[in-house]
Amino acid sequence: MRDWILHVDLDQFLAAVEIRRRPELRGLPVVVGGNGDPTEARKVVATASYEARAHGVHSGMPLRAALRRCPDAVFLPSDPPAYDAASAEVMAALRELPVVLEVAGWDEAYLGVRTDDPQALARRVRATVLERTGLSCAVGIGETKPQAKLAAQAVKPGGIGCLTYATWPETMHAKPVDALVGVGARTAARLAERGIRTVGELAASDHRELAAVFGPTTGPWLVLLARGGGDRTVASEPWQARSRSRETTYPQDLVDRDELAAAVAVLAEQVARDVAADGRKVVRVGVKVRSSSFRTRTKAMKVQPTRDAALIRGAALEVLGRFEIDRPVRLLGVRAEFAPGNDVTV
DNA sequence: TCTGGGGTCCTAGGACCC
DNA sequence: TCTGGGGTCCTAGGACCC
Repeated sequence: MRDWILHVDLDQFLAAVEIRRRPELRGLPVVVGGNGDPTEARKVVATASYEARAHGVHSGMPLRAALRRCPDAVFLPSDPPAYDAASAEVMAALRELPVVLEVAGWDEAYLGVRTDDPQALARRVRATVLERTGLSCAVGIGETKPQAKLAAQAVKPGGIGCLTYATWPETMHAKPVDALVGVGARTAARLAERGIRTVGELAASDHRELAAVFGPTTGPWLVLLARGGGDRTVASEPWQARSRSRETTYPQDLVDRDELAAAVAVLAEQVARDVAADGRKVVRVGVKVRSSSFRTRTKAMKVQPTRDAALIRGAALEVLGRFEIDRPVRLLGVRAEFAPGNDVTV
């Protein structure tokens, strides 16, 4: 018997949930995002079905662009409560299996398992999720979380893949560094400046040199990641959020100070409601301002632990007052941070 | 096509104290 | 009269993920 990590990755999750409740959509290009109106400005695609992706539609793309690329697509509004519920169904199905479950998002989970036959267990995971929820997923098998996640990604949609320390070099070394989860475009560019372009080159790098460039934690972590290492703990304890936030990109830029203050007050009230629902106390309140030029600034202040809506709103307005606003504002955000540790009260 | 929303974690610099 | 360092707290920004 050996320990393995399985990564469960639901296929086109939001679109799949919509198709499940409206089976007549099966086989059609479906695009989920915004209010479901593809002509709406400043809204983007949350998820596209595979049929829509075939037309070049992908997450993060403006809805208007998606409409241009795929005029025949069915555009649906995003429905977070429905995705919460569907996700809970999937996680409940997974909990029935002999696994330790760590929820990693609406459409992702890690399973800690001890077995001689991880392939058989992976097949059982797929079958159970499909049978209980009607939803399809890919399953990746690995010795670390990054291995399991990459294994799942490689076989989407719907497959079962395996990646281990033994198969890592042949599978990963020739790939570009941004194939690693945690290495994005910026880090890839900084690595390229140093002649490091592939996972194999990063794996062979000196962690001390990278520490000097990327910092004492990030530098060595990048090398570890390139060697197939990484987190291998699967925690079943419920996740304690570090923060709650609300932000809005407005259909038209805001310019007037009173208008900005009113908008921040609305966001702060929403955050306060979320915080109250969590039963937690806030120790820091922050505000985000994105100008029409897309420059984004944040400011925050420490507060005495509170869950009082008026105090949270007051703090947000005080922080807003510290911004020099010299351009129209396209986005405002309010964020509340919780005290570290378990401060949950009734 | 001008570029969403909700998160996490890390880094760096200044203040302040010993 | 000038000069150290270390440690911690606070803040702003950035990178990344789904």
